[in-house]
Amino acid sequence: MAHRIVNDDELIAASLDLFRTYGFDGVSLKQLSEATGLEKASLYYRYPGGKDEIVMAAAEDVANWFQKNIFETLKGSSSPQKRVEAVSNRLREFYWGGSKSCVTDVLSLPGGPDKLRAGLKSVMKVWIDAFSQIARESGLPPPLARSRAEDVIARIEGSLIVARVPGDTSAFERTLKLLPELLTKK
Amino acid sequence: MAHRIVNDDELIAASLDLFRTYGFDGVSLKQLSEATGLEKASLYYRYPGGKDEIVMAAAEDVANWFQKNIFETLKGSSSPQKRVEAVSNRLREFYWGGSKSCVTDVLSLPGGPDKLRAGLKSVMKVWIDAFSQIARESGLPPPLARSRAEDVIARIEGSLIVARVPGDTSAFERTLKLLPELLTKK
DNA sequence: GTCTATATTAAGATAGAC
DNA sequence: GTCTATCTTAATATAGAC
Repeated sequence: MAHRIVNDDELIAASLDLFRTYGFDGVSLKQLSEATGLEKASLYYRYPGGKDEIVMAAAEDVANWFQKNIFETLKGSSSPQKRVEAVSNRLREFYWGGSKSCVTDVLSLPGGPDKLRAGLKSVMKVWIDAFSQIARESGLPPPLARSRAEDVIARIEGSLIVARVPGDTSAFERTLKLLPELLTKK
Repeated sequence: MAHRIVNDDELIAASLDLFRTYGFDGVSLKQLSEATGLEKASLYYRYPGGKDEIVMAAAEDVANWFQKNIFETLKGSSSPQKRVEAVSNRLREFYWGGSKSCVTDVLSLPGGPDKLRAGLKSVMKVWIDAFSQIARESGLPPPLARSRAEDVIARIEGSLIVARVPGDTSAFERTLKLLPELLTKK
């Protein structure tokens, strides 16, 4: 094959797309090679740790995306309701309207380095805290704010499973539409 | 190793426990051999189709369990509320109080035979229909009953992810407690 | 019906040419 | 920095003894 030049962003984006679809154990270096256009040896040159290191880079990418698009948006200066609406739209993009599985779900299965699950756990905890915080800002008492945050995230994740298995994205769409109400109203 | 006699029920139960934890791609015949106490060749004797056939048997087991414990219970003669309470308790057992991942989630990833995903899809559709039906019985208008059924199942599945990733089963427990209300009240 | 032993294929990983 | 070629290990799958 002719030499291909692929920058890190493209490489990790293509890898993430594989991992979020097939899970860590479902992705081989051959698939990564075909998806990125780089031979296996070249992948090892860039990521000496192999599949483990590539999946960690992909997971960091997701963590950074959440930081920028979810957590920072929630700290904005507009009304809580407006901020949650913005977050809802970012989530719709991230999950391609429900047609992409949840990374936190698929990559949290055993398989791959322990650091991977530790990272996902950390992202989800921050996510719960962030939703909980905006619910408190909206006047919900702290214990209710927290359980509401957990329930909303559960519903997002679960509706993505409903989207994947029976193949119906309407539950996901309903959840996103209702997000502002669920997080800011008693 | 000395000859082991393992009946089909034990064999499939042990296999299911592996598959629901690690996913299809995460389970090897070596693991199945160790978990069941049978050598690989013996597994092939019983299930000539190998891993594909074993996972299908495990999935059928799950489908039968849902039929008996969820769908039939929902058709009982007590009040809708009582029936949903009973279902809630069966679900708590099936998921070990939230410490076991959702089979529908873990096994619906690509990997394994297409029949596997087709079967899970079918179970989930029947599940949605069954919850939808009991919501209608309780007086909810059909369109609302259906979306409520989908949302409740999404919340169950999602709360199992919250149980697995940050390791907190409280969202799952809340969902089960609330199940009768969510399915029978406007 | 289960075993040991082995064949076959694919995966992860490295060496060395360019 | 990417390639081809190869090594090593592990997975699926089968043959044949008991």
